[in-house]
Amino acid sequence: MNGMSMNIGETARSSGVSAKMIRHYEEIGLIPKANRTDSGYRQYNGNDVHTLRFIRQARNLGFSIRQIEELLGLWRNQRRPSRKVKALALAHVEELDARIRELEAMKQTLQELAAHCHGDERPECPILDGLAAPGTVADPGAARRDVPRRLARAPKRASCH
Amino acid sequence: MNGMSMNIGETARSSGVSAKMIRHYEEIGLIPKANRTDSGYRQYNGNDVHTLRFIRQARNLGFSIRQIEELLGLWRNQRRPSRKVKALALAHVEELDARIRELEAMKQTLQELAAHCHGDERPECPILDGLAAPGTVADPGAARRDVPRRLARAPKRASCH
DNA sequence: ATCCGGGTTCCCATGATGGGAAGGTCAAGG
DNA sequence: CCTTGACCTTCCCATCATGGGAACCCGGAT
Repeated sequence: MNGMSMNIGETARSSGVSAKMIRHYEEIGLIPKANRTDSGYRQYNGNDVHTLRFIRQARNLGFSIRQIEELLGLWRNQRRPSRKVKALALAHVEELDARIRELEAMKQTLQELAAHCHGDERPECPILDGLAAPGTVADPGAARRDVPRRLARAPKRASCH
Repeated sequence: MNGMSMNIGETARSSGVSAKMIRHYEEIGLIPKANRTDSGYRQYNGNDVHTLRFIRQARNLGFSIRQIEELLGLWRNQRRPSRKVKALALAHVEELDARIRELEAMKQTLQELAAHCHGDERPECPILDGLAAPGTVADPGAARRDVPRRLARAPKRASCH
């Protein structure tokens, strides 16, 4: 079953990428259009599974589809300078770091507010007061944008074969 | 201009919430439907601005709209137990923490891969190798979901008056 | 021939947000 | 009085990666 040609379902199972996403990746041009059987079924081989695993791992590291396009290009190019790959990776580390800092700031503020709240049956609450007061919460302002979202829903593991 | 009744533009400016989002919040029922002038213009007062500031600050702390609905309910209820507010806040801290841990894990993995990459003109690259190898990247798996996304685009500061 | 587990396409939803078009309103100035 | 420009209105579309589901077609085993 793994030797040569398989349908999208098995490909999904052995790559860990859902069939839905495989079709999607094809549609947006991240992977080339699959060959079809006479009846229109997409056919894949071990090579395709390899590529899809690469994509999945990159997604798990938080790379966006755009970034993965670049990574795939470098991966396939035997003459790439590893410099470029490293630059891409470190740039992404920066993005992750920016997001982490932002979340840390939120957590920090929220914990400070919560620390002053009795948390009992009385209605007085510094947390609500803080939210209502202007200027309590720092404005995440700039220095953000561009970090790929993801991580919203679990990829719903395809139980990787 | 601030004394009584203002249009959506000024309300946006003084609350820091864009006119677009004010309409959106009304549509999804987060805030009540605004009164209209004869010609259909929405009218707001200082109270509404206060509420919108509350919402904006909660968003800046990463609360989702759903969570803000609850916070608003507690804020308006003079007989709330502060216990409930604190519980909400601490639950959100948990979510933030889960996200932070996830991002830290990605960063960690990526840094390890990058540390072994020469980053020169040669094509050998442990980063690409790691992405291609099965099982290099931990699967964020479960323990995620539900944390509100946001932070993707900067709220495009309404230069808060 | 029938059935079931595939496959296919197509449309819709998520969450919070912005962009932009087409058209109505209002106040100030000629 | 009419124009101008800033403002308002609604409506539709896009983002990003992903899943859900309908309606329909295929292929192999009974």
